[in-house]
Amino acid sequence: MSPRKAAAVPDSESLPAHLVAAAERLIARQGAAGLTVRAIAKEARVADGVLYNHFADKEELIARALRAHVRTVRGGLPPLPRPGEGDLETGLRAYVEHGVALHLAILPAFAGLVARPGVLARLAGLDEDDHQDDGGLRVRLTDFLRAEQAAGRVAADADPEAAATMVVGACHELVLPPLLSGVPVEEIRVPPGFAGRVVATCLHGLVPR
Amino acid sequence: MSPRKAAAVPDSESLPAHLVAAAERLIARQGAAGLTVRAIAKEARVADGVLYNHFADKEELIARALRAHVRTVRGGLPPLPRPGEGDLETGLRAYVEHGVALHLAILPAFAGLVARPGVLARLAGLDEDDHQDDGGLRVRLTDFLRAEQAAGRVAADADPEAAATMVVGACHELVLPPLLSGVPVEEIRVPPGFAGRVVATCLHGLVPR
Amino acid sequence: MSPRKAAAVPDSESLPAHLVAAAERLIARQGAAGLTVRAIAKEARVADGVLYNHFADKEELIARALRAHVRTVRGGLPPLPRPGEGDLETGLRAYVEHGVALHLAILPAFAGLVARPGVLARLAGLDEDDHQDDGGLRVRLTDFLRAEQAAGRVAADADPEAAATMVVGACHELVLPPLLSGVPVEEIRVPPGFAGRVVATCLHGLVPR
Amino acid sequence: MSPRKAAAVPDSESLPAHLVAAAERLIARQGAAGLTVRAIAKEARVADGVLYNHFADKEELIARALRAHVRTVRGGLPPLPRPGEGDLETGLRAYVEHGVALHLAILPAFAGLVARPGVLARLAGLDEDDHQDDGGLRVRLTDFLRAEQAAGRVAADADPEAAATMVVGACHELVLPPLLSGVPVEEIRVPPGFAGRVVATCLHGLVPR
DNA sequence: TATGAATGAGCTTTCATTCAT
DNA sequence: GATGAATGAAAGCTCATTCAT
Repeated sequence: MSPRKAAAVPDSESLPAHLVAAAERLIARQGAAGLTVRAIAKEARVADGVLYNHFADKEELIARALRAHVRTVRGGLPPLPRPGEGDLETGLRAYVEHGVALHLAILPAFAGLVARPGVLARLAGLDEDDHQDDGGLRVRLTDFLRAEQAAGRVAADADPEAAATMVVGACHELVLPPLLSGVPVEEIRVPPGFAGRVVATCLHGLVPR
Repeated sequence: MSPRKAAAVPDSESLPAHLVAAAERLIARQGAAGLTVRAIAKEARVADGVLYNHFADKEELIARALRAHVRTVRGGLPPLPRPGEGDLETGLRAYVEHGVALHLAILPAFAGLVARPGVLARLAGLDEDDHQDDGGLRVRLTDFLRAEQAAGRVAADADPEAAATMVVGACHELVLPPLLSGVPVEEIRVPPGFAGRVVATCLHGLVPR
Repeated sequence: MSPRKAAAVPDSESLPAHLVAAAERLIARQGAAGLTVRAIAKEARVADGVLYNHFADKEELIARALRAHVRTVRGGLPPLPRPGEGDLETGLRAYVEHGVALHLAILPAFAGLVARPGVLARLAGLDEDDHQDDGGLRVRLTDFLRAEQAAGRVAADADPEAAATMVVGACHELVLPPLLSGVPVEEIRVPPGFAGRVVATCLHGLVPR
Repeated sequence: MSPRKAAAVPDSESLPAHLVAAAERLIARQGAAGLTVRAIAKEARVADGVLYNHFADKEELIARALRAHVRTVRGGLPPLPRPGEGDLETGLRAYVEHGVALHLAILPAFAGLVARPGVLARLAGLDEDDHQDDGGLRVRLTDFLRAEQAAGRVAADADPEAAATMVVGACHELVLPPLLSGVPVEEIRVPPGFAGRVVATCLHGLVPR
C-alpha cells in the first residue's frame, strides 16, 4: 500500500532528508560548487534519478543542503548572549568565537557559489525570513552592543554598527585569505588568543588614554 | 624569418601576454570561476589551441590572469601611506578606502575558486614571495600601525595586528555577505561615512573614557 | 469483499477503461507520440504503476487508446451511406466530408508513431479484422461505388477502386502536408467548396466531353 | 596550419557534409523521429561531440539531413514534365509515378516528426523558397493541368486544382495507410497498373458518357 | 608556432518499468 | 489490487585537451 523505500535509507528518515543529509556531508567536505548529482546519489547510496522525484532540480537540493549545513553548524555552537545579558567583554568574546567557528565551516561551503546566481537565489527563496547565510551575526552583534550602550557600558558616542562590522569582519579575515591562498580548510588555524585580542582592541581602541 | 604571429596580437605584445590580458578582462567582468578556454580564445581573437603552446593548461593561464587582475586593480588605487608617513587617522582611512576598493574588485573574481584546488595552488606557486592575493594588505597595515606605535601615537599596549585584522576584515565584510546573498557586484554599495566610522571605532574603542 | 478501487475511478467504469479513456483524451489533445506514462496516470488521477496491473506495457495501453480514439471520432460522424443507398453525388460527398473530418482528427494522433514499430504493431494485433486505422474508408467507398456501377450510375469501364483511392487520398492530402510543414492541427482549414470540387472532378474527369 | 581532420571523413568531404550524409542514411533507413546524436556519430564513425562544432544542435543537423534526403530522392527520379510539354496522359502518368516514388521514400522519414515542432520549424527556416517537403508536387501538377486546360486538352469547366489534390493524394494513400498499420516501408508494394488506373480515372471520371 | 576541428568523458535530466508496502 | 517512490539506462549537450595540418 505504501510505496517502496530505498534500501539505503534508514527507517527513521525520509528520502528527501536522506538526500539533503548526503549532500550536506559532501558540502561540508568539499564545498557546494563542484557537486554533481551523481556524486550526491552515490554518497546517499541511492539511484541516480531519485533526486528528481523530490526536488525540482539539482539547485533546489543543494540550496536545501546548504541551509541544513548552516543550521547544523549553528546548532553545534554555544548560543549567543542576548542583548543585555552577561558582561560586555565575555559577550563580545562569545561573538568572536561563534563567528570564527561559523565562518570556518560556512565560508568554504558557500564561497564557490559566488557569481553562480542559481543556487544562491534558490537559497534566498527558501525562506524569506532566515536567508542571512551567517544567521545575521552582524546584526545580532549590533543589537547586543546597542543594549550595552543603553546600559552605559559602551560609550555614548561609540558606533555599535561599525564595531560589529569590524568584529565579524575579523572572523572572516581569519578564514577567507587562507582559503583564497589555496590552504585547505582543515589546515586553517586560529591563532591562540585571537578572540581575546580582537575583543581588547575593540574595547579600548588604539589611541593612548 | 621570425615565427608567425597571430593576426589579432599587436606587435607590442607577446602572445602569452595577450592571452593573459584577454583572460583578465573576462575575469574582471564575470569572475574566474565559469571561464572556458573557448571564451578566452574568442576574447583574444586567437585560435582555441594556442594557449597550450604557452601554458601548461587552463589553470596556469587563469592563475596568471588573476595575478594580473590584482596588479591592475592595485595599480589603479592611490598608494598606501608608508609606515611613519602622515598622520594616524588619515593613514588608517587610506587603508580602509584601499581595502574596500580592492576587495570589491577582487573578491568576486576569486571567490568562485575556493575549494577548487587547482587554480589557487597554481597562483600561490607563481611567486612565493608575493602570493598574498590582497597584496598583503593586512601585513602592511600592521607595519604601519607598529610604526605609529613606535612613534607613540598608538598606545604601547595596543595590538596592531589585531587592529589590522579588524580593519581589513571590515572591508571584506562589506563585500562578501552581499555576494553570498546573490547580490551582483555592481549593486554593492559602500555606505556613506563607512571609512570614517571604521577608523573612529578603531581609534577609540567602545569603552567610555 | 471486492478488491479496492482507485479513488478517481467512477463506479461505472473499470480501471483499465478509465486509463484508456485518460490516454485517449491526451492523444486527442497532443497526439500519441510524446505521451509519458506519468502524464497518463496523472490525467487519470491514478497511481503511476497501476497501468502495469492491466496492460503488458505502455505500448498496449496506447494502442488501445488509439483504437478508442478512432472509434470515438467515427462515432461522432454521420454514418456513411451504404452501398446502393441514396444518389451518387450526395453519397460521394458524404464520403469526402467523412474522410476529411476523420483524417483531421486521426492523422495527428497517429503520424508520430510511424517508424516506431511497437505501438502500431500492437494496434494491428488488437483485432485482426478491424485493424484499418481509418475504418477501411477506402474499402467502403469502393464498395459503394461498385454498387453504383452495378446500378448503372457509374460507367461500366470506370475503376471504383482507383476512384476511391483518389477520393480518400484527397482527404489525406488536405491534412498531411500542413502537418508536415509544422502547421498545428487547430490551424488547418478546409477550403470552402472542397468536397464539392472533389466530387465533381471525380464524377466528370478532366477530358472534355 | 589547417586543423585536424576526422579519421573517418574522406578527403573529398567536409565533416558537416559527412555528418549530414550519415544522418541521411539513418533517416532513409528508420526515419527521422527516433534518431539520437550518438547513433548519428556512430554511423559517421566520429566522436559524439563533433556535431556541436558544426550545427547549433541536433535539430539543425536533422533538418539538414531531411532536406538532403528529399533532394537525393528527387534527384534520383526522372524530371517532371513541364507545363505544355508532351501529351496529357503521359504527363499525368509521370506525375503519379513521381509522386508514388517520392512519398514512398519521404513519408516514412517525415511522418514521425508530426507534432514535434522543433525539426519541422527548423526545416521550414532552412530556406524559405524551397520548404515544400514534397517539392510542391501538387502545385506543379496544378500548373501542368492548367496549361493543358489552356491548350484545350482539359475541359474548360474542369478543376485542375481539385484534380491535382486527388492525384497527389492517391500517391499518399498508397503509402500512408500501410505505414500507419505498421507495415515496414520495404514491404509496401505498388499495385501493378496503379499509375494507369489513377490517370484513367482522373481523365474520364466515373459518370458514363 | 598557430590553427581550429576532433575527441570523449562527463554533465543534468527524463522516463518506462519494478516492487515493497 | 493499488500505491507511488526507487531504479538506472539513456538522452542532449559542454568543454578541457589533443593534434594533423
